[in-house]
Amino acid sequence: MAGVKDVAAHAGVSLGTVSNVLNQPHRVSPATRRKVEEAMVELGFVRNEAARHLRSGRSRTLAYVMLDAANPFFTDVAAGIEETAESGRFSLYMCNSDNRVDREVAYLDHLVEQRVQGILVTPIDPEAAHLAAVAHRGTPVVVVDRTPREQALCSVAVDDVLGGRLAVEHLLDRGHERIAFVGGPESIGQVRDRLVGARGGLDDAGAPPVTVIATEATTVREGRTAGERILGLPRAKRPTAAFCANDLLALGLLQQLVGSGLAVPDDLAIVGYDDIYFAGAAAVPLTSVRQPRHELGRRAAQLVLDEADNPEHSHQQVVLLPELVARTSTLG
Amino acid sequence: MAGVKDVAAHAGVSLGTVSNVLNQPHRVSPATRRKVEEAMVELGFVRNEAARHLRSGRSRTLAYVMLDAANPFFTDVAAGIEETAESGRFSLYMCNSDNRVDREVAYLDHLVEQRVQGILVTPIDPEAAHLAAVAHRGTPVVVVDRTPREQALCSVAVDDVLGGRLAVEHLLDRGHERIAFVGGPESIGQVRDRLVGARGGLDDAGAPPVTVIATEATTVREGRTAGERILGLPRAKRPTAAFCANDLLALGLLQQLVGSGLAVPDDLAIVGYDDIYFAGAAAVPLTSVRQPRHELGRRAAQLVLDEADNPEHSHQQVVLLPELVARTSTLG
DNA sequence: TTGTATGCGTTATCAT
DNA sequence: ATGATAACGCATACAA
Repeated sequence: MAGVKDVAAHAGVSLGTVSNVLNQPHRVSPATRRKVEEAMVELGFVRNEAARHLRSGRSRTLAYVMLDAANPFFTDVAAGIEETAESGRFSLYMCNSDNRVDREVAYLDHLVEQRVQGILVTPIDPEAAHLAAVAHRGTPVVVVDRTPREQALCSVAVDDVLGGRLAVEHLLDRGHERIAFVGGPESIGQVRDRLVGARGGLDDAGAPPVTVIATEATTVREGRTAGERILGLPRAKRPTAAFCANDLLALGLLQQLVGSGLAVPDDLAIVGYDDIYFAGAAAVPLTSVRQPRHELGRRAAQLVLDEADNPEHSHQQVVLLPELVARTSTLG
Repeated sequence: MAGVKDVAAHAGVSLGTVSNVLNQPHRVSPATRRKVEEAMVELGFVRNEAARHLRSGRSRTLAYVMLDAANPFFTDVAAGIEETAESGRFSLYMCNSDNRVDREVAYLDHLVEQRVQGILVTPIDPEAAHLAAVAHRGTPVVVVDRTPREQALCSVAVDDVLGGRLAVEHLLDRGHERIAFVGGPESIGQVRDRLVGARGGLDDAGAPPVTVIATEATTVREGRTAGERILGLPRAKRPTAAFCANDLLALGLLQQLVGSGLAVPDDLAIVGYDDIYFAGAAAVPLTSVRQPRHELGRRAAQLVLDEADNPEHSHQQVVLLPELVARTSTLG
């Protein structure tokens, strides 16, 4: 494969001139420039990024290691990252850890060795030592959609406690009193926080506590199962509204109810969480708590870039606010 | 940032020994090895991939440039690619062109310069000259989910004509006669092919031709609009079934119908295309034509790897077969 | 088993 | 305006 040397030979100039055509075009006479450019085309010359990178130290690449590429939430966050990246003339590589620690570690290692300019990551465990290790090995990292407790890392997340509160307050406003919380396991910080917020909201309003319908994961399938369990409750004890820990659960629940002939929201109102695209596209459009996904991505990218080239950079934990989007599933 | 040289100095050995610890550990005495390894940890040494790559010519990275990261179809294809990549100890970078030609070109350039081992791409236009240019500049490319007409490129796609035929044959089996096709614009090859297949199926069965409800894009929103238009038709002319060019359209159509109080499939049966996850998760689970998404990704990755290290490699256009998944939206 | 020297392709500095 | 040369960090062949 042709390099600058070959191009130089082919064009009958020196290696340095070819380099100048590439990097300082104005310092080369139009005539020789043309000669060189022709030679490049003829030989199919391609700059070797590895070599130029070797000289200049850093690349113009950011990477986002995401938890689950199939979850639209994360692809939306990625779109936000890309907005910022693109305006700074950076490329973004997305890597999918798919909820597997070994892959998360493998990707982080690979990226650190590749000397990308910065890494954004939604980790499986925000406390994991290997996250801090990345920063320690010299690559800026920002944790996205999670808040590490004690680590000296930048992070951007959304206030899940507030989100839970918004959900139940909306349901209380609509006149509901018997409210279920569908979600689990509580080992997931976000599920826990949303439940805490929900309880707080009910508490403050002097309303009865939530019925927790515990799930084993936050998936559509588990949402269906939760629906079966709700349908199995005696009518008098059955909740009139359900707040689901995310939209996948809510969609599963909705499917189960509609399939059983119940009406949403008349028989059961539903609030989801995340406001993924398919929440608004559901047969009964879902009310949902929206996280500012693009903003999440944009802020995270800004932080990682700042960390990369601002010597004054100090780590910060940004917390953004969610908002409730009311749709048919609670409004009728 | 520490390099092999620093590690060598710190450990009191030579540079070559450090390199051996990294690449030929067995050729180093356990004692010195330990010393060196300790030094590496102390200094936070990280291999410089750019430098080692510069020597060895190629990297262990594949990349997938996808049309739309927010469409679950493509993330599923990516998962298939990753399966193959992982078993070959490759990393996969995903890039999102987001339907923009400038970004597609920018990413391809970046990847070629980076000398990735191979590029998979679902292009905006499979005939675009810049695709062939990538191959010409020395990086193996495989086109995914599209079939370039005349280009000497590998590709893996699914038979869309057959898919269209399967859809209408299923509807005919269920006793439908007045069938609508929802989709557009026909400038999209896949939309065209699916319509061709549908027409062929009806023709062969001697059934009346499809009513085409043309859309401006294959989105949920356009699906809703199509629903309005179907509802606007006089009852007698209204189709009893609709075949949608993809699931997003189908979901939009379903939403519009349910919102208007019509029953699916009793008032209108629906068949979608792609069988994305949310098709099965819809309130009325959607019948859909499934493309072997993982297989699509796996085969494409195999082809690109073959092209990369098999000198005997010859380009091939693989065509996989779709299958119909029947669910409630046509079965009641 | 360990150390030394050379080159990978590029860019930047200097001299011409 | 152009050409020569050193250096980036590492891996390898070879010498010790």
